[in-house]
Amino acid sequence: MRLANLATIVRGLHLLGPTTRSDLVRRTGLTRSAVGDLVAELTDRGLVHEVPSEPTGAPGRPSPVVTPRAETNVVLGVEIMVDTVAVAAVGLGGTLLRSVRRPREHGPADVDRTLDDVAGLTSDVLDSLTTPSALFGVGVAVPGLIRRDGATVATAPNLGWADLHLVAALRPRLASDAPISVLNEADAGALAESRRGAAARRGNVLYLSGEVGVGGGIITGGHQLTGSTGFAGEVGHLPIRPDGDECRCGGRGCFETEIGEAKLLERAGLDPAAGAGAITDLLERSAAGDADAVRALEEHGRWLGFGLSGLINVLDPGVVVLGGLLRTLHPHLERPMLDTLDRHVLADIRAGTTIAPSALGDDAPLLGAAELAWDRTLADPTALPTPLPRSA
Amino acid sequence: MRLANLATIVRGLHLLGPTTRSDLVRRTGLTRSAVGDLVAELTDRGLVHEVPSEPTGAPGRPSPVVTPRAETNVVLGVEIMVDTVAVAAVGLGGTLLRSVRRPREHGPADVDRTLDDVAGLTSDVLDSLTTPSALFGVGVAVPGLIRRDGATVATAPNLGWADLHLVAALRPRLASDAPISVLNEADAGALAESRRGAAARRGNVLYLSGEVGVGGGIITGGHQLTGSTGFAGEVGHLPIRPDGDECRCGGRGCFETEIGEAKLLERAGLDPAAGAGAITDLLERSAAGDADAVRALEEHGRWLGFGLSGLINVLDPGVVVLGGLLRTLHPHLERPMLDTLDRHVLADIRAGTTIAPSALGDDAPLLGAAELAWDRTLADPTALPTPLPRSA
DNA sequence: GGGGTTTGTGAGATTCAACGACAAACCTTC
DNA sequence: GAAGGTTTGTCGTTGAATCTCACAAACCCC
Repeated sequence: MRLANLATIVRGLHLLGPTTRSDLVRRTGLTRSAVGDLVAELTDRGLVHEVPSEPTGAPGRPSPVVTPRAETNVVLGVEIMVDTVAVAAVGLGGTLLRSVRRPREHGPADVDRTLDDVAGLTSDVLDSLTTPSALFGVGVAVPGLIRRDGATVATAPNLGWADLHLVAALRPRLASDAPISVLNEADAGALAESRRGAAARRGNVLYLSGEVGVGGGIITGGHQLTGSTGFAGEVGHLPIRPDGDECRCGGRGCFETEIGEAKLLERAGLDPAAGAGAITDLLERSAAGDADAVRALEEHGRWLGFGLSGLINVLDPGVVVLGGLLRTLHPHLERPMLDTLDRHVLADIRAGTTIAPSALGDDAPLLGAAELAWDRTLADPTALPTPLPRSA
Repeated sequence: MRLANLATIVRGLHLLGPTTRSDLVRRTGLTRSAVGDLVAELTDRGLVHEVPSEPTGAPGRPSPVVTPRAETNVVLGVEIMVDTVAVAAVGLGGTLLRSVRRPREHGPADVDRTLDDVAGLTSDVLDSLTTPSALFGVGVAVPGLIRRDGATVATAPNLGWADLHLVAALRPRLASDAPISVLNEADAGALAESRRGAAARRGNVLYLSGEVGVGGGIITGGHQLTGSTGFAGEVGHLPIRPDGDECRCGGRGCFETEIGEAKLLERAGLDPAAGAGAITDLLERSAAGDADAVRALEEHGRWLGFGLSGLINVLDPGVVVLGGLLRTLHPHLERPMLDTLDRHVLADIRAGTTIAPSALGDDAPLLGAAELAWDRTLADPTALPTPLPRSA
């Protein structure tokens, strides 16, 4: 009971920012005494502090603003991508304190080498924190299928990983007992965007991440949709074209084969394996009026709309956030995409749906990993943090 | 606090059946004293009674079996379909006490006439109950889009209804203050199957209802997926064939146009509008070895698998329950459907997914409506029932 | 019939939030 | 500038609800 009340207060502060004590009373429905008591405990624990409120002009005794202590209470977000590895320290309340991203070599990745890199980055990030802090958890976003345990990577095709207990592999390198949890990269993106990004405060969100493959993160009713085995959200393998290209999943005409980077390049008559640079080039040519480029983007947008239509009819997400490559492409795909949506999405559902590019950009999955790391504390603020590991 | 504990006990009894008091202690984590107190309150309220346990052969004092009182605590489930109207009385614990189904005329339905029929059936059902009972709620399943309020029908194309406040329209005819809630017919099917049918005790379920259209009910993480406006689950309008037939939704190549009743008849070279009788005929011909019939069912099964593949990759439902017409067709479609799933569903997800025909049959939506009606009491067992309305 | 085991019961302890009265801190007004 | 009004924090008390612990009850087996 007390625990639940502590949790709602901390959760509210983390998600909605500093709040006056009297607002907390209104928001929680508790009495002033109860809130006072709970805030006192949180202050003792060092999670929050109270600062005098700005003069507001309203009558009555001013209420102090309960503020999360971001600098001394941190989690780590880790993002392991095909091209880069990134680590961020995020304070309570969602403040990004520090973040580092480092490119790495392509192709099937050596697990040990990658995790050593991660460990190096975490030390860098933690060492650069000026205030002595407590570490509440670590979240790791990986482009692959993560089991429900939040610890094991079932498969990560783009990394060449399979059946890897990532938590067990990472723990010894972090020199910390902080809880580590793993999630899918698109799920992380969805989480971040739904808390602080383009879908802030929305309980139903579909996040589409167009990187090498196409991943999806789904939030319904305020909760991440994990599915029975933890693999839900594989929108990249929604079949939408019976006579389409073969997909690496073994199927044919998957969403991913139609709206992936390679297909866009192919549509423009370019080398499908040319990579991100060629995309930039393509966009410039389109802006310059190149007919092939314009037509390729037009067609790409229609296919994006076609696949999205089904997802929207099934999930009724309210907000669709386009991340990764799709965020870059968004302005160029928007018109044909929306036209197709108007045709295929049921009118009643279409009316309640907006499509927005990611607001957090390339850092969305990284910040989402950090948000996941916060979740344990938000559910139980009495869970103790671990002391900050310091190298040497 | 006490309320929450009462609720978990009642919910457990409703979903899992009669339970000994000592099992309740284990399940809830409360102490024997607390459980004793709570059970006493439920007994006072007439919701449960304790019966001596059967001699079990185990040592120790026998624990009485806490049993929900089905006969004296009831809800009504109502199902409004295109061809029929049905009403059922369901007791606490899920016991079906009485049910009536009555055919009605096809086509755009007169709202008043239909609701008068419903009222007539409810009186019949209630009057036939032998024990004086208390009514805890009414649930109504409708084939259409129901708003989040659980009261308004946004559109029900097959009934010709739009923007109808069904609760307001129904209340005066029921002569009762019992809370009325409305839900989509496929959502009702999913609810029923996930509680007592082919997906019992599963938290992730996709229910597919193939009637005139194709509807979907989705349960994820133990909760019904409603979506931001309440319209989620419209799997019938998942586009899967860019060059497919036009759909009445305005799109093209929707799941529904490929696996609906009409398309199956068309595939067999029959009149698409011939109706259910023609389907029976088709199945007989297929059993007799008619090549056209066999091929039509084969193709139909592949399309069912194609569309399902996407839904499974996105939702990872664990169990897919086929209801309505698809339940009848299931044995004939199974092989081509599964073959297609094996090709298009990611192996890791495929391994955790089973496809089953509805266990509750045509009554699934009806029983699901009753389950929805129970939900309020399961969440708050202190909510008072209304006296049973008796005609004359 | 006695010992062992499991369960229900009842009295006191404990934990927290609700309540009510009062003091503190701000505003407005005369 | 002092008085009155308003809102808020604090403190002691009350009350609800569960937990603890000891004991009695009801079964088994030997």
